[in-house]
Amino acid sequence: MPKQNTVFKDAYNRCLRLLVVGESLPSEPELCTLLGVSRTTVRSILSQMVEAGLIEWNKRSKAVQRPPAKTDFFPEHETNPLSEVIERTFMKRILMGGAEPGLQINELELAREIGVGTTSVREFLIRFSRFGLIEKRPNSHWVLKGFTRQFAEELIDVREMFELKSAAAFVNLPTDDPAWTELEVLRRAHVEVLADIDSRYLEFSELDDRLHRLIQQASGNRFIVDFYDIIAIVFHYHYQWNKSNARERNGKAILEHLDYIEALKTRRPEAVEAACRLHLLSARMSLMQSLPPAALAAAEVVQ
Amino acid sequence: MPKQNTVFKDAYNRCLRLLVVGESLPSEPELCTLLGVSRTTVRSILSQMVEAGLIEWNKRSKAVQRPPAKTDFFPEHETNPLSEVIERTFMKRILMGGAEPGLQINELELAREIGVGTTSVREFLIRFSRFGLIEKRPNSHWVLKGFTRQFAEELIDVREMFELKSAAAFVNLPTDDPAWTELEVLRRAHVEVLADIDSRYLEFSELDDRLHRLIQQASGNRFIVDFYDIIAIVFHYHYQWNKSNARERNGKAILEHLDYIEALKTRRPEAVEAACRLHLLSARMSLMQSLPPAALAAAEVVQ
DNA sequence: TTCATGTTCTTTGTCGATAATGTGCAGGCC
DNA sequence: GGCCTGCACATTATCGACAAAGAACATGAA
Repeated sequence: MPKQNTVFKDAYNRCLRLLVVGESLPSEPELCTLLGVSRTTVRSILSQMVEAGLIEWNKRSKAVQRPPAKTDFFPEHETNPLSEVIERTFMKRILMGGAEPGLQINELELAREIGVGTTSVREFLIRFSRFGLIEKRPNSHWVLKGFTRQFAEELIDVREMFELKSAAAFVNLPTDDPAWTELEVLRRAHVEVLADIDSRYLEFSELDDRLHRLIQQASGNRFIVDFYDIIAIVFHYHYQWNKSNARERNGKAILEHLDYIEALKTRRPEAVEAACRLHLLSARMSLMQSLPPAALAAAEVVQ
Repeated sequence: MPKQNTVFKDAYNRCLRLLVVGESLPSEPELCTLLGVSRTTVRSILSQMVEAGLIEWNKRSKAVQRPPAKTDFFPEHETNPLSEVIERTFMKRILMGGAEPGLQINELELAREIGVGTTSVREFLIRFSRFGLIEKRPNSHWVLKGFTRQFAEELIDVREMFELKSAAAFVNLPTDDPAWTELEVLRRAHVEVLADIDSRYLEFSELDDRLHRLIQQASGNRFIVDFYDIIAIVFHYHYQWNKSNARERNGKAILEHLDYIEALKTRRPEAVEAACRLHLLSARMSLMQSLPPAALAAAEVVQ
């Protein structure tokens, strides 16, 4: 099978939600922007909908015949791009189960295990290698460097450098920069989640991602912005399988974020730096605490 | 053609230089370490040498029959790994000839132009994307962001952050760390090249690379060390096609390096920071001066 | 004129196949 | 016992093929 038609299936599912009986679907180009796909894909969707009896399609008219049933939707797992499937499987393996540093990773085995071709796995590994967790031995296997305390420390050290720089740049943004509006939007979102923290603490991850990305962007430096991808993916997967103390941890972090945001709004560099350092230190602590203790890490160094 | 046999050809050429008439080649495992390839490849080389009448091979004895002639060597271009060929062609195109930001890059066209399969090009682009010069539009083409002044500035900003951090870490290395020995070796190499600067100024690139890598390594941070790859590749290709003022530029830089090295040897943080800043500033200047003027860069922003 | 559709063509993402290269094991020489 | 060779096997690097997705252009309706 050459290409998965996940783009088609996902867009089809989203298009189903646009159906309103009695009305007509918008024009093809309009559907393109709405669904974020090309016209070719839109037309495939329309054809498929005709076959399913969902619409009647004649040139400009695309009259909706019946509301979509549950069975009209493609199962969700069929809509995930292959690259994401591979990423998830892989991350699960190395951040969860026994993945010790020095482990050899072989493309063929991984491919067989996930049930995809070697090319896809290979390309994933190349893309993933920029995160510093694996390394290639040319003409041979990949080596896992491991998500160790050492790794976490190196990651966080750079993060701190970059975030401090970005935060300092943030206060110098012109007053009419959209970032200020977005910052206020984010502040409110924080307040809302905080008000109902017991049931909504899991939403913190998303707020965290948005706030930090907004700040990194102020640096105007692509390397700083791109580096945040590494942090994001590591934190994302790590905490996804490591939910101990999540409620307290997130509650505390939201308060820190609010302080941080307030500090940014004062535009006083010292206040910003203080709030930033405080929050970063606490993020460092909670990541380090959730990792296996140093004794193990020491043993790893030997290999 | 599945795999190029560049590994074989390159190792064969290098092995030819080991031939001494009347003697026997060392054991297979020994040749492996000598040539840096597997035993399978070594055995292919030996077989080929037998066919060429260069040696007689019987179990442990590999008696050399005649010295290698020029015609025994594979032409050099056949020994370049495919990935390097692609890299060179690509860099030539984007750092030299009219490669404006926003340019669409398509895999198929590149592949045809270089005369390789799309997979190889694709993998190269994925690897290369970490340098921040190109960006992928999924299911569609790549976009060239361009080697602009903006790019150079972002690159150098991060470089300065990292180098200052690394240099600071360097002075704290234990006295018996091998880096100190290597630093001395490098110092002497600098002095030697300087003594004959008029004819050897081109050797500066290599010294530069070695010195800065040595320093970055002191940071003990893989992200800092890895980042140097970006700097190295950009400087490497850029100055390779931009040799104006190379003699003066390099002469000046060598003097700065020597100051920098001396400062490191004093282990005085302030001295190191001063020398480091001085050198980085001058590196920044010369890179920026060799780029097209800001007027052009401004026009690029519009697109 | 402007925008939507019909049609055709190009390019991407993924696979399987295959030579090059690497790796492991059994037996043999010192 | 320790290293070397012979041999069989596993994995990687690369290609070509092909369906999915995108892009270009001519034609036609408002």
